[in-house]
Amino acid sequence: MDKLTVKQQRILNFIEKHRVKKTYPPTLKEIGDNFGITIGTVQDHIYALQKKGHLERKKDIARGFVVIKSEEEQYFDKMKAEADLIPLYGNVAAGEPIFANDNIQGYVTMEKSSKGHNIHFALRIKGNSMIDSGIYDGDIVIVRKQDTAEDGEIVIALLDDEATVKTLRNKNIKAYLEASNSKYKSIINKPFQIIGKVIELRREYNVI
Amino acid sequence: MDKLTVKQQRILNFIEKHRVKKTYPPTLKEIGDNFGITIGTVQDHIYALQKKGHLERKKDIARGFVVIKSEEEQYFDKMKAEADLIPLYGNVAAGEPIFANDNIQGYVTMEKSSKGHNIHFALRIKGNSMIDSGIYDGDIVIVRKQDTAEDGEIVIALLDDEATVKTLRNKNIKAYLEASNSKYKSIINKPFQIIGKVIELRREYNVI
DNA sequence: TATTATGCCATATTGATTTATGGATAAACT
DNA sequence: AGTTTATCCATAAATCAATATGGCATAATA
Repeated sequence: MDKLTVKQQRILNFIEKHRVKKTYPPTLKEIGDNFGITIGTVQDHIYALQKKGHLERKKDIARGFVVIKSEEEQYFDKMKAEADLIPLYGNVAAGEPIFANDNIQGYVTMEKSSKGHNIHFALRIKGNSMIDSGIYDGDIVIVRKQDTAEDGEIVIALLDDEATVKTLRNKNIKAYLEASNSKYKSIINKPFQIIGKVIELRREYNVI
Repeated sequence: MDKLTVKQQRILNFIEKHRVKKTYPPTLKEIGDNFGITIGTVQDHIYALQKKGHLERKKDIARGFVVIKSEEEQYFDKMKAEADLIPLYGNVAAGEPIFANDNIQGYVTMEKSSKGHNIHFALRIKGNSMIDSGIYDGDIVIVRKQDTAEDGEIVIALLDDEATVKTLRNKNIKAYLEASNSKYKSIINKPFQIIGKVIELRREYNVI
């Protein structure tokens, strides 16, 4: 990967930008037109870019340019491609469906969800019942959908038709939900259903 | 955007995948070869895709396909494109440079950093001095580089050549750093330098 | 000083790619 | 029953685009 001259770099940038914006790379003529030079001259530049290892070319193939990226760029591209956008749901009142489309407040980027899609979602926390576990009112939790969990894990549970965040207590004969705030009582005698398990917490500080 | 037949959808997918993987769209012949059909047949399919509004075509232009995406897809693409990867630094011992390349533990995706690049970074928290503010050992904070901050904001400060997380107290004549844990003393009489301000907190729960 | 790299032009040829036409069949729809 | 739609085929013409060649000038390099 030898260093490029200003002109060569400009031409390389043009090819890549053209590709991204128009969805296909330019022809030699289009490159020439853009820079006010002839096809022959473009050939020279393309040849230089190839020799320096910044560009690949498919022989006899129209627009057959392949811009070579550095390892770092490739790594970044890969990470971005693997990043998922998961929906952020607002906390709902009792009885309302959680996963309703009009309850989506936005989307949150999340690193590679090794497993399939539609498994994760984000939820904005309301209330202080988990404050002793460092989860505050207004925080966002990222949840992996599952209907079981281990003792001590923080789960989203459906209780009286309302979604709540609690620590699961599974040790004894009977599982129950524990609030992480001494002012709140643990819930023992109500039936509940586990919706998912909290795998990440996010808190946004108001940027002034 | 009429519904597509199975065949039409397959051809549209082929065009898009070809474009992404090879960096340029296929020709009519290449499409035909892939599906074992002739150019004439491909013309028919392309025509149908255009009529149904899923594909645009540049006249007389080799590989001039533009796959039309739904508004949702466009929104997702845009968000992904705007997402930044910022470096995650480990906490360093006194005297060592924080922003050293070999102190990068990984990268974290972050939503649109409205302002330019290189302004944000992430830092893994060590210790419990901020526990009363809900920041725990092992948490990751996302920091915006800046050398001043307001009273009450959580900052990364350089103190005795070591980076620490503290709440800035700016009210009085003299600014000082406050630990959010009653077991720790606030730091009043030492000189410090603000590196940046915490704008987001992330905590990953160990996924079993 | 000879050589190499850069940057430019012009032109002809070959090959790739699109476009245009016409025809055929089966299924779905009016 | 007639019409449209979805699939297919074959072939020729037009033109787009890549390739091949040769030549010129300047600056950097061996």
